[in-house]
Amino acid sequence: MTGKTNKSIERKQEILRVAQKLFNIKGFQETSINDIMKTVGAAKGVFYYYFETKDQVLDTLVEQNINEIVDGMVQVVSNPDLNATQKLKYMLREEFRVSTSRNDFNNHLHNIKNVDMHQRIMVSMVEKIAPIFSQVVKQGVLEGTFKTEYPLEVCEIVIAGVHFISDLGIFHLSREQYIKRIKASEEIIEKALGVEEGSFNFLSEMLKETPDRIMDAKAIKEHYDEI
Amino acid sequence: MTGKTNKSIERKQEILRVAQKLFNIKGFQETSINDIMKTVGAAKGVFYYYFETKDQVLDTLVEQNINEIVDGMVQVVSNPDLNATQKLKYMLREEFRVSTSRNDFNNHLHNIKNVDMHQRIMVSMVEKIAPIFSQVVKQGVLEGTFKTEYPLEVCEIVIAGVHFISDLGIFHLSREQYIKRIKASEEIIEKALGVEEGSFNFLSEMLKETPDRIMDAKAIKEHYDEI
Amino acid sequence: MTGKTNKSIERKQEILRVAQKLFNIKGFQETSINDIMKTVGAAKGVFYYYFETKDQVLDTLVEQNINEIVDGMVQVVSNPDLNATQKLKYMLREEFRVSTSRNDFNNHLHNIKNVDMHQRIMVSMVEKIAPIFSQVVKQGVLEGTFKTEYPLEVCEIVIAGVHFISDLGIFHLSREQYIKRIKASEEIIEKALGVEEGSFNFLSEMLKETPDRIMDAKAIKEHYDEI
Amino acid sequence: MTGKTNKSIERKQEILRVAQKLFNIKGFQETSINDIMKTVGAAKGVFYYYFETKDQVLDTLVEQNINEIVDGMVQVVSNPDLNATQKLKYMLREEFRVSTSRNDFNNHLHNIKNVDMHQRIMVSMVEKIAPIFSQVVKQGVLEGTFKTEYPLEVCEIVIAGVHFISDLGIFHLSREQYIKRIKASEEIIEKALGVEEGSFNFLSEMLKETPDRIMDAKAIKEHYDEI
DNA sequence: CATGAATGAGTCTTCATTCAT
DNA sequence: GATGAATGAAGACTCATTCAT
Repeated sequence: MTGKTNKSIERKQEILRVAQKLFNIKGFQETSINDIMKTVGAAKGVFYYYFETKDQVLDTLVEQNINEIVDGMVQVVSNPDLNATQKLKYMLREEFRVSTSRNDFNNHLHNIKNVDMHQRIMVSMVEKIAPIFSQVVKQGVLEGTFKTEYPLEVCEIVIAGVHFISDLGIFHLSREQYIKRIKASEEIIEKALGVEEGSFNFLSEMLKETPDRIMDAKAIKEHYDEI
Repeated sequence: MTGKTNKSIERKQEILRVAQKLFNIKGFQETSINDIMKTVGAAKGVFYYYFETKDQVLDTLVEQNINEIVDGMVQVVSNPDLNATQKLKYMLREEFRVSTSRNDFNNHLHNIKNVDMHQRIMVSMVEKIAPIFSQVVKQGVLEGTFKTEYPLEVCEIVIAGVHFISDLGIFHLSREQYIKRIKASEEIIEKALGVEEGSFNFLSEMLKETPDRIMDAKAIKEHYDEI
Repeated sequence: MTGKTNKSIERKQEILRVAQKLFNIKGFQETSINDIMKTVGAAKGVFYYYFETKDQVLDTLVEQNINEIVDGMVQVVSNPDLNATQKLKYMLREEFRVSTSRNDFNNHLHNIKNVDMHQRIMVSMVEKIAPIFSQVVKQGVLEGTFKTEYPLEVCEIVIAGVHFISDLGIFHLSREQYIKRIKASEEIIEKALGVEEGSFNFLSEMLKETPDRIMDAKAIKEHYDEI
Repeated sequence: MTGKTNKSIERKQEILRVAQKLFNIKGFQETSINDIMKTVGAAKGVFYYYFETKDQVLDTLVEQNINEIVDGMVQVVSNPDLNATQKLKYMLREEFRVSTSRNDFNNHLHNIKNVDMHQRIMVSMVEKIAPIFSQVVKQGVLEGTFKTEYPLEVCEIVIAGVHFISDLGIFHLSREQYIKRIKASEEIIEKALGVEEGSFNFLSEMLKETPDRIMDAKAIKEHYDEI
């Protein structure tokens, strides 16, 4: 009775993996537990051994996704050798990386059908990620590099706005539109923090390394339509 | 003769009214057509005489809500006697008014359960309201009062961010938290447009006239729990 | 009170016309009275002024269709100047003509979805057309040109068999298959009546004048799929 | 382990049994899944555990019925020791036996209301049974006992015609009428194959052993009316 | 730990028919 | 004669969840 066997944990992860995949493809509401367990290849009852409700799967999934981001960030934030700007740049880079990778076919968390999951992630972003960012912003204010009266709330607004707007599961953007939105994001971040224009243009720089298939909503849509 | 009787139009509006109310209380998914028509006090078939699907009701509702806002704005925007700042102030004031009135009990469009409607409204906001704002912003840029390289995209981000963050159906905020978020919104708007600090503080001023029951998420929640 | 106005009869015929058209395209079950009256361009209530039930329309339609064939035949049958072979040839020719015209796009009575109507026509065929044919066959037996012990029953079987088999609404035949089935029909008719081989080959001769679009099930199917 | 439990298979068969019974009594369209499952004595959901749609039940039923006939026939057909006439006689006898047994109360597949099932069986007959018959006919042609230019098509027509005409679910025949139609069938089969008159009179011979309750439509009708 | 059969309330939707105006 | 709004029973189908084995 060590609590959970290895096999047991794997089983649970397998269910989560399959659930996430199906939620992305068909949406949460449209995915039945039957669908999940058939894909997993186990009996329906197994599901209820690992989870209590279908909703719990969604919660777990969202939490896992958020934690992945959070975990990476806290390390940076707690590093005493970095100044605010350095930390922020690292964090934004990281988030952007995760964000775009999410648009990738095999991990496309933001399908348009998937309103439920989407909203929960947005909420988690605001509630869990924004405070981390605001901590760094506060540090920057103290260091004299950033300037804002409402660090937390500004982070919340910017994070919510930027994420919603650049979600290729919601908006079917062309590459050009997408780039423009990212550049506007840079502009807003710079202005919100009161830093020099162009300081955060590394985001749009990163886009250049991003393959089309991740950034072009049409390509993504067509991919899913094929399935 | 005119195609639709007065009585008929009223009936349709009555259904819409009831539907909106129930969607707010129970959420879209959780509201059945049965629920709606029982409340209306008519046979289920009547629903399908006026609408083709449950989804159509949602669409109509969202459209009506957005149009209400749009209609008010276009008049202001097309007024040649106003400068960009004047227009923007008017529009923000108006939007804020509609927005908070929406939080009112009898017209509480943004219940947390109501993910579907919520998301559609957010999308409509970005797609329909942002372009109107950006038009005014462009005017301001020409007039030399505003400064931004991406008028449309900046409007999109700010609108999305501010709306999401200040939605009392999603976040259960205390009065203080709410005020802070509104103030941060002001800060961001000012910075995004490159205007002087404090130029748009009329928003938080308006809050002072807003009764608690609309602004305090706890009060709202308790109200619904009573039902 | 002359019973029925001219306008009234026209109205009724219009409804029947539209009903037949829609039954052919969508099938009887799938066509609602709403569909019919919307196409007619009159209020739903009008329908019930002219018919008592939806079923009555089907009955009327089948009867009209059968009567059209019957009327043409009785004239020939009662003509004392013709011998049995002459009569039969004429009748077959006529029936074949009506039959193929039915496969035509605008009068395609035998859509595959239209099981109900189809069966009723088959039954009517056996009950109303077979007796007429058998009368002629009996004449032929007396004249010594035909030979069979069960004139009525043989007519019933042949009519049922030939019609079912050559119904392009049921079977999706290629032109070749269709021709073969018609030729086999000739063979059976000749044998059943005990006449010389080739005596009734005029049926397949008639095919040569029939355009593909009527005879090729694929063309017909594609036509309907476009709608 | 084997995929399906014994009990599970039984359940499925039970549903099929009940469905067939109800379809016969009330017709396919008029039988609801509720009806079926209430009779089975299980929850509605059980139905959908075993079948995907109501239509699938019909398909399964038709297939089962046809296969029963086909299975018996292929054995005879593939027997190299029998000549065509022997095979044909055996097959006809067999089919007649199944056909009349179907008219029996407990297995009355052809109720007049049951247009859908009826048509599907007719189509299956033509598509699955006719080819088997035609194979034997071809053998007979080679052996010099039969004579026809279109073996397959002739089989199709005769099968369709004879079945339709002798279906007591469609036509309410008296015993005399029924016998006449069977005798006419014999005549047509003999003529179609070009064999000596009287060669296939064993069919009407078989009738003599058939009890009235199966052959007399009135008796059958009365039986159902009692229910 | 696993199975998979069973549950049954609940969903949206359809439509022939009626009837007051 | 005509209108078209209203009826409401009935239909097929879904699915999260339970539980005996």
